[in-house]
Amino acid sequence: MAQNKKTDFSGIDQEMANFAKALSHPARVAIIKILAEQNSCICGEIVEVLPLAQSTVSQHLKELQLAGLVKGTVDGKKSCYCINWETMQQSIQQFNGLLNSLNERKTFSCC
Amino acid sequence: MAQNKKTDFSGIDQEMANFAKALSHPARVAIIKILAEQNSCICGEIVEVLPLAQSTVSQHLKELQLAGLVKGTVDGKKSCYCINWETMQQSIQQFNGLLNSLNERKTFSCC
DNA sequence: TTTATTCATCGTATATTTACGATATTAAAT
DNA sequence: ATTTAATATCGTAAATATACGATGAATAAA
Repeated sequence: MAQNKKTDFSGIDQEMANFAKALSHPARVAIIKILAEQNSCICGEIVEVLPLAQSTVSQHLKELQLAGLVKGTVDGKKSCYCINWETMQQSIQQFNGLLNSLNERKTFSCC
Repeated sequence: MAQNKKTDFSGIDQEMANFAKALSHPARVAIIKILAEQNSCICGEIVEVLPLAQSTVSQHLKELQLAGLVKGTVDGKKSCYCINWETMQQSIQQFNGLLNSLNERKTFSCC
Protein backbone atom coordinates (compact mmCIF):
# COMPACT_ATOMS: atom_id res chain seq x y z
CA MET A 1 0.00 0.00 0.00
CA ALA A 2 2.36 2.55 -1.29
CA GLN A 3 3.84 2.32 2.20
CA ASN A 4 3.03 0.27 5.23
CA LYS A 5 2.34 2.57 8.15
CA LYS A 6 0.89 -0.14 10.37
CA THR A 7 4.11 -0.57 12.30
CA ASP A 8 4.01 3.08 13.32
CA PHE A 9 1.17 2.28 15.72
CA SER A 10 1.41 0.85 19.21
CA GLY A 11 2.06 -2.84 19.60
CA ILE A 12 -1.27 -3.38 21.30
CA ASP A 13 -3.18 -1.62 18.57
CA GLN A 14 -1.38 -3.73 16.02
CA GLU A 15 -2.25 -6.92 17.87
CA MET A 16 -5.90 -5.91 18.15
CA ALA A 17 -5.97 -5.13 14.46
CA ASN A 18 -4.32 -8.43 13.59
CA PHE A 19 -6.87 -10.39 15.58
CA ALA A 20 -9.68 -8.44 13.97
CA LYS A 21 -8.16 -8.95 10.56
CA ALA A 22 -8.09 -12.70 11.09
CA LEU A 23 -11.85 -12.56 11.58
CA SER A 24 -12.56 -9.96 8.92
CA HIS A 25 -13.81 -12.45 6.34
CA PRO A 26 -17.03 -14.42 6.79
CA ALA A 27 -15.29 -17.59 5.65
CA ARG A 28 -12.84 -17.34 8.52
CA VAL A 29 -15.60 -16.56 11.02
CA ALA A 30 -17.42 -19.63 9.75
CA ILE A 31 -14.33 -21.81 10.00
CA ILE A 32 -13.70 -20.77 13.59
CA LYS A 33 -17.30 -21.53 14.47
CA ILE A 34 -17.13 -24.95 12.87
CA LEU A 35 -13.90 -25.82 14.63
CA ALA A 36 -15.34 -24.70 17.96
CA GLU A 37 -18.51 -26.72 17.53
CA GLN A 38 -16.76 -29.95 16.70
CA ASN A 39 -14.48 -30.88 19.55
CA SER A 40 -12.94 -33.40 17.26
CA CYS A 41 -11.17 -31.35 14.67
CA ILE A 42 -12.11 -31.38 11.07
CA CYS A 43 -10.17 -31.14 7.89
CA GLY A 44 -11.68 -31.30 4.45
CA GLU A 45 -15.17 -31.42 5.81
CA ILE A 46 -14.85 -27.68 6.07
CA VAL A 47 -14.46 -27.54 2.33
CA GLU A 48 -17.75 -29.39 1.86
CA VAL A 49 -19.63 -26.97 4.06
CA LEU A 50 -18.23 -23.73 2.72
CA PRO A 51 -19.10 -22.24 -0.67
CA LEU A 52 -15.47 -22.01 -1.66
CA ALA A 53 -12.94 -23.99 -3.61
CA GLN A 54 -10.63 -26.30 -1.71
CA SER A 55 -7.58 -24.17 -2.40
CA THR A 56 -9.34 -21.07 -1.14
CA VAL A 57 -10.31 -22.78 2.11
CA SER A 58 -6.73 -23.92 2.54
CA GLN A 59 -5.65 -20.33 2.14
CA HIS A 60 -8.06 -19.09 4.80
CA LEU A 61 -6.91 -21.83 7.15
CA LYS A 62 -3.34 -20.76 6.60
CA GLU A 63 -4.19 -17.20 7.54
CA LEU A 64 -5.91 -18.33 10.71
CA GLN A 65 -2.83 -20.37 11.56
CA LEU A 66 -0.63 -17.38 10.88
CA ALA A 67 -2.73 -15.34 13.27
CA GLY A 68 -2.21 -18.09 15.81
CA LEU A 69 -5.91 -18.83 16.21
CA VAL A 70 -5.78 -22.28 14.65
CA LYS A 71 -3.30 -25.11 14.58
CA GLY A 72 -3.17 -28.13 12.37
CA THR A 73 -1.47 -31.46 12.05
CA VAL A 74 -1.22 -33.95 9.27
CA ASP A 75 -2.99 -37.23 9.98
CA GLY A 76 -2.40 -39.75 7.30
CA LYS A 77 -3.55 -38.27 4.04
CA LYS A 78 -5.92 -36.00 5.89
CA SER A 79 -5.22 -32.74 7.65
CA CYS A 80 -6.59 -32.01 11.05
CA TYR A 81 -7.26 -28.49 12.26
CA CYS A 82 -8.41 -27.18 15.57
CA ILE A 83 -8.54 -24.00 17.55
CA ASN A 84 -5.35 -22.98 19.28
CA TRP A 85 -6.99 -22.22 22.58
CA GLU A 86 -3.95 -20.75 24.28
CA THR A 87 -3.54 -17.92 21.82
CA MET A 88 -7.25 -17.69 21.08
CA GLN A 89 -7.96 -17.11 24.77
CA GLN A 90 -5.26 -14.48 24.94
CA SER A 91 -6.56 -12.67 21.88
CA ILE A 92 -10.13 -12.83 23.12
CA GLN A 93 -9.18 -11.40 26.49
CA GLN A 94 -7.17 -8.64 24.91
CA PHE A 95 -9.97 -7.78 22.54
CA ASN A 96 -12.58 -8.00 25.27
CA GLY A 97 -10.44 -5.60 27.24
CA LEU A 98 -10.77 -3.07 24.46
CA LEU A 99 -14.48 -3.61 24.03
CA ASN A 100 -15.13 -3.38 27.76
CA SER A 101 -13.11 -0.23 28.16
CA LEU A 102 -15.16 1.23 25.35
CA ASN A 103 -18.34 0.30 27.14
CA GLU A 104 -17.09 1.87 30.36
CA ARG A 105 -16.32 5.10 28.59
CA LYS A 106 -19.77 5.17 27.16
CA THR A 107 -21.21 8.53 28.12
CA PHE A 108 -23.15 10.79 25.85
CA SER A 109 -22.49 11.23 22.20
CA CYS A 110 -21.91 14.87 21.46
CA CYS A 111 -22.86 14.49 17.82
CA MET B 1 -11.48 -10.48 -6.09
CA ALA B 2 -12.31 -12.38 -9.19
CA GLN B 3 -15.66 -12.91 -7.51
CA ASN B 4 -17.14 -11.85 -4.23
CA LYS B 5 -18.21 -14.90 -2.28
CA LYS B 6 -18.79 -13.04 0.96
CA THR B 7 -22.52 -12.83 0.42
CA ASP B 8 -22.72 -16.61 0.23
CA PHE B 9 -22.20 -16.79 3.97
CA SER B 10 -24.75 -16.37 6.73
CA GLY B 11 -25.87 -12.86 7.61
CA ILE B 12 -24.47 -13.14 11.11
CA ASP B 13 -21.09 -14.28 9.89
CA GLN B 14 -21.05 -11.37 7.48
CA GLU B 15 -21.89 -8.92 10.24
CA MET B 16 -19.19 -10.32 12.49
CA ALA B 17 -16.70 -10.07 9.67
CA ASN B 18 -17.75 -6.51 8.91
CA PHE B 19 -17.29 -5.45 12.49
CA ALA B 20 -13.90 -7.16 12.61
CA LYS B 21 -12.93 -5.57 9.33
CA ALA B 22 -13.70 -2.12 10.68
CA LEU B 23 -11.14 -2.78 13.42
CA SER B 24 -8.66 -4.61 11.25
CA HIS B 25 -6.30 -1.66 10.87
CA PRO B 26 -4.33 -0.22 13.81
CA ALA B 27 -5.24 3.29 12.73
CA ARG B 28 -8.92 2.53 13.18
CA VAL B 29 -8.33 0.83 16.51
CA ALA B 30 -6.42 3.91 17.60
CA ILE B 31 -9.16 6.25 16.39
CA ILE B 32 -11.83 4.34 18.30
CA LYS B 33 -9.72 4.44 21.44
CA ILE B 34 -9.16 8.18 21.10
CA LEU B 35 -12.85 8.85 20.57
CA ALA B 36 -13.76 6.72 23.57
CA GLU B 37 -11.26 8.46 25.84
CA GLN B 38 -12.39 11.97 25.02
CA ASN B 39 -16.02 12.29 25.90
CA SER B 40 -16.03 15.52 23.96
CA CYS B 41 -15.51 14.42 20.42
CA ILE B 42 -12.52 15.38 18.42
CA CYS B 43 -11.93 16.18 14.80
CA GLY B 44 -8.57 17.12 13.34
CA GLU B 45 -6.77 16.48 16.58
CA ILE B 46 -6.84 12.87 15.52
CA VAL B 47 -4.76 13.81 12.54
CA GLU B 48 -2.12 15.36 14.80
CA VAL B 49 -1.84 12.25 16.92
CA LEU B 50 -1.73 9.66 14.17
CA PRO B 51 1.26 9.06 11.88
CA LEU B 52 -0.87 9.48 8.79
CA ALA B 53 -1.75 12.19 6.30
CA GLN B 54 -4.96 14.12 6.84
CA SER B 55 -6.63 12.60 3.83
CA THR B 56 -5.79 9.11 4.99
CA VAL B 57 -7.28 9.74 8.41
CA SER B 58 -10.40 11.09 6.76
CA GLN B 59 -10.63 7.89 4.80
CA HIS B 60 -10.35 5.72 7.90
CA LEU B 61 -12.99 7.83 9.63
CA LYS B 62 -15.26 7.32 6.67
CA GLU B 63 -14.86 3.57 6.90
CA LEU B 64 -15.67 3.60 10.58
CA GLN B 65 -18.77 5.65 9.78
CA LEU B 66 -19.72 3.20 7.08
CA ALA B 67 -19.44 0.36 9.57
CA GLY B 68 -21.75 2.37 11.82
CA LEU B 69 -19.23 2.57 14.66
CA VAL B 70 -18.69 6.31 14.42
CA LYS B 71 -20.81 9.29 13.55
CA GLY B 72 -19.80 12.81 12.71
CA THR B 73 -21.22 16.25 12.32
CA VAL B 74 -19.89 19.44 10.83
CA ASP B 75 -19.33 22.16 13.41
CA GLY B 76 -18.29 25.38 11.78
CA LYS B 77 -15.24 24.76 9.73
CA LYS B 78 -14.35 21.82 11.94
CA SER B 79 -15.69 18.30 11.91
CA CYS B 80 -16.74 16.51 15.03
CA TYR B 81 -16.63 12.75 15.36
CA CYS B 82 -17.75 10.49 18.10
CA ILE B 83 -18.61 6.88 18.72
CA ASN B 84 -22.04 5.76 17.65
CA TRP B 85 -22.84 3.97 20.88
CA GLU B 86 -26.08 2.40 19.76
CA THR B 87 -24.56 0.42 16.95
CA MET B 88 -21.24 0.02 18.70
CA GLN B 89 -22.98 -1.63 21.64
CA GLN B 90 -24.88 -3.89 19.31
CA SER B 91 -21.77 -4.93 17.47
CA ILE B 92 -19.84 -5.48 20.69
CA GLN B 93 -22.56 -7.68 22.10
CA GLN B 94 -22.81 -9.68 18.93
CA PHE B 95 -19.08 -10.13 18.76
CA ASN B 96 -18.83 -10.95 22.45
CA GLY B 97 -21.49 -13.54 21.85
CA LEU B 98 -19.22 -15.23 19.36
CA LEU B 99 -16.15 -14.98 21.56
CA ASN B 100 -18.00 -16.29 24.62
CA SER B 101 -19.50 -19.20 22.75
CA LEU B 102 -15.99 -20.05 21.62
CA ASN B 103 -14.79 -20.00 25.19
CA GLU B 104 -17.62 -22.25 26.29
CA ARG B 105 -16.74 -24.74 23.64
CA LYS B 106 -13.18 -24.76 24.83
CA THR B 107 -12.32 -28.36 25.53
CA PHE B 108 -9.15 -30.09 24.54
CA SER B 109 -7.29 -29.48 21.36
CA CYS B 110 -6.91 -32.73 19.49
CA CYS B 111 -3.91 -31.50 17.56
C1' DT C 1 3.04 -51.03 -8.21
C1' DT C 2 -0.52 -48.40 -9.81
C1' DT C 3 -4.33 -45.62 -8.74
C1' DA C 4 -7.14 -42.77 -6.09
C1' DT C 5 -7.68 -39.46 -2.30
C1' DT C 6 -6.55 -35.54 0.49
C1' DC C 7 -4.60 -31.65 0.89
C1' DA C 8 -0.93 -27.70 0.27
C1' DT C 9 1.19 -24.73 -2.76
C1' DC C 10 1.96 -22.15 -7.13
C1' DG C 11 0.59 -19.11 -10.58
C1' DT C 12 -2.50 -15.82 -11.82
C1' DA C 13 -6.49 -12.65 -12.47
C1' DT C 14 -9.20 -9.39 -10.34
C1' DA C 15 -10.85 -6.66 -6.47
C1' DT C 16 -9.98 -4.08 -2.50
C1' DT C 17 -7.19 -1.49 0.74
C1' DT C 18 -3.96 1.75 2.01
C1' DA C 19 -1.64 5.89 1.41
C1' DC C 20 -0.66 10.37 -0.39
C1' DG C 21 -0.84 14.86 -2.79
C1' DA C 22 -3.79 17.96 -5.09
C1' DT C 23 -7.94 20.13 -5.23
C1' DA C 24 -12.58 21.59 -3.79
C1' DT C 25 -15.58 23.27 -0.16
C1' DT C 26 -17.04 25.74 3.63
C1' DA C 27 -16.75 28.84 7.24
C1' DA C 28 -14.06 31.84 10.21
C1' DA C 29 -10.80 35.62 10.47
C1' DT C 30 -8.70 39.72 8.56
C1' DA D 1 -13.81 40.86 -0.25
C1' DT D 2 -9.71 38.22 0.62
C1' DT D 3 -7.21 35.21 3.09
C1' DT D 4 -6.64 31.45 6.17
C1' DA D 5 -7.95 27.13 8.28
C1' DA D 6 -10.21 22.65 8.56
C1' DT D 7 -11.85 18.87 6.07
C1' DA D 8 -13.73 16.03 2.50
C1' DT D 9 -13.14 14.19 -1.86
C1' DC D 10 -10.71 12.92 -6.20
C1' DG D 11 -7.19 10.75 -8.66
C1' DT D 12 -3.75 7.58 -8.48
C1' DA D 13 0.03 4.34 -7.25
C1' DA D 14 1.34 0.48 -4.82
C1' DA D 15 0.34 -3.30 -1.73
C1' DT D 16 -2.81 -6.96 -0.16
C1' DA D 17 -6.53 -9.92 -0.28
C1' DT D 18 -9.57 -13.05 -2.50
C1' DA D 19 -10.57 -16.65 -5.51
C1' DC D 20 -9.69 -20.38 -8.61
C1' DG D 21 -7.59 -24.05 -11.45
C1' DA D 22 -3.55 -26.69 -12.06
C1' DT D 23 -0.04 -29.09 -10.16
C1' DG D 24 2.64 -31.50 -6.63
C1' DA D 25 3.37 -34.40 -2.63
C1' DA D 26 2.20 -37.89 0.42
C1' DT D 27 -0.47 -41.57 2.01
C1' DA D 28 -3.98 -45.12 1.61
C1' DA D 29 -6.32 -48.40 -1.25
C1' DA D 30 -6.42 -51.50 -5.18
